Amino acid sequence: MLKEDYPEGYQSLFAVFNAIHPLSDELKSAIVNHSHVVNIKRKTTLLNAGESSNTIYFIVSGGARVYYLDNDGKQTNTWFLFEQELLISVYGFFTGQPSFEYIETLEDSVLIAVKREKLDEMYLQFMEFNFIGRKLTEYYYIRNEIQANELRMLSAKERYETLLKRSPQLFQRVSLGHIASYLGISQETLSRIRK
Amino acid sequence: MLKEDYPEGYQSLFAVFNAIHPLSDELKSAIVNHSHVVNIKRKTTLLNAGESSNTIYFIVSGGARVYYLDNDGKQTNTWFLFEQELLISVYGFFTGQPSFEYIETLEDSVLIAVKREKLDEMYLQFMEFNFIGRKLTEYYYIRNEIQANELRMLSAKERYETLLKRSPQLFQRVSLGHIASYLGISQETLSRIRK
DNA sequence: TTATTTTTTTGACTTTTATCAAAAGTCAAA
DNA sequence: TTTGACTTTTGATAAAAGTCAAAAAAATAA
Repeated sequence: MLKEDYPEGYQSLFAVFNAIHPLSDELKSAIVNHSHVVNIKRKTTLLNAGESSNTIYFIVSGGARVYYLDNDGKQTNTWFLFEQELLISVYGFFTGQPSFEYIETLEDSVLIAVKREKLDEMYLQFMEFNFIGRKLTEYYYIRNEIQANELRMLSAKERYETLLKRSPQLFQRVSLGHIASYLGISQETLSRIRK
Repeated sequence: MLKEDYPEGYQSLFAVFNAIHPLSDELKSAIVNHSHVVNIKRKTTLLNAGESSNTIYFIVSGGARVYYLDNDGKQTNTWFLFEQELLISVYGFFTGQPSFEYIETLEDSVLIAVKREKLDEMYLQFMEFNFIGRKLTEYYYIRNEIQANELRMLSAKERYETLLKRSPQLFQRVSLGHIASYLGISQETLSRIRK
């Protein structure tokens, strides 16, 4: 199969995976055969709380947020994810338990979707795929850990400044209300901090 | 090699790994040859902030805590780990960056220590070892995620009640001061909550 | 046992951030 | 260019949890 023959979007996914561990042609084919490309409008819910989270998405273009509802029914964002990133509700996908999180697109998006059972098949058939899976899990784990530590260690103002410095583009793509909830502060407090 | 011939402590480690994916004798031997057993007194520092975190420990017996110092020099515990659990500073070990965390034993402990380069060798030599590594990374990731979400979603009192219900034994082995910092509340507030 | 260190509790006060209510600004479409 | 739906800002007040200082209790060592 020629490079150009893989369906649109897969080059981006293969590039990410290949940078971690070389992908054999067999594995590439298996990935194509065990997944499908989907086009999703913005503000579409991909996962509801209570549902089983059995799909992992690779974002070819666009972006999404992961959030949960707190006791008072208020949304709290835990992740914003964009091109070349993986999109799941970690807890639901890894444990198989019903999700407490929601996933919603922030923009019109092109995603590559893989069902968990297909992914598990590939993990068993291609042991080297576990090398990639392990590295990616470590990568997102670290991101999660950094975020969790910042929520602990830093004041509201410091969290805002850290995020602004690290991800200035985020402020172009996501509303301040969403960012406030991601930073664990009320929208009003964020507004005051920004002055 | 007979089962009984593996050095003391490894049966416990093999049992944990084997429950995830069958371990070949070759892999078992490699693990024994690439690690060593260490006896550590309580309150011993295994890792200091600023150092490179290049060792992963399996706890055969005993326990340890992972903590960092905040701006004011106050210790904040992020993990308590005991028998049959893995002990690392996640950020430092996975990124290779200098650690911002400290690791200290809570009790006299027996640990199996593996250097990162030895671990990486085994990951390359035994691709099925990545299956185990991936699953373990997922498992600790989920624990981290649950903890981070509880810090976000729950009030100080709710966090205390959740921990007390889930890990009552923890309160037998760890001081309230340590637990308060783990829960992200001051010792005084924890004391008031407990009344 | 007694002394010493460490841990836990209590009281008074402060700080940070949330909440509620309302005004102002922005954007897109009719 | 006006309507309507969000989004962001502002002001006043409240709640949650922190800080500081000191006492009390418990654990450990001499």
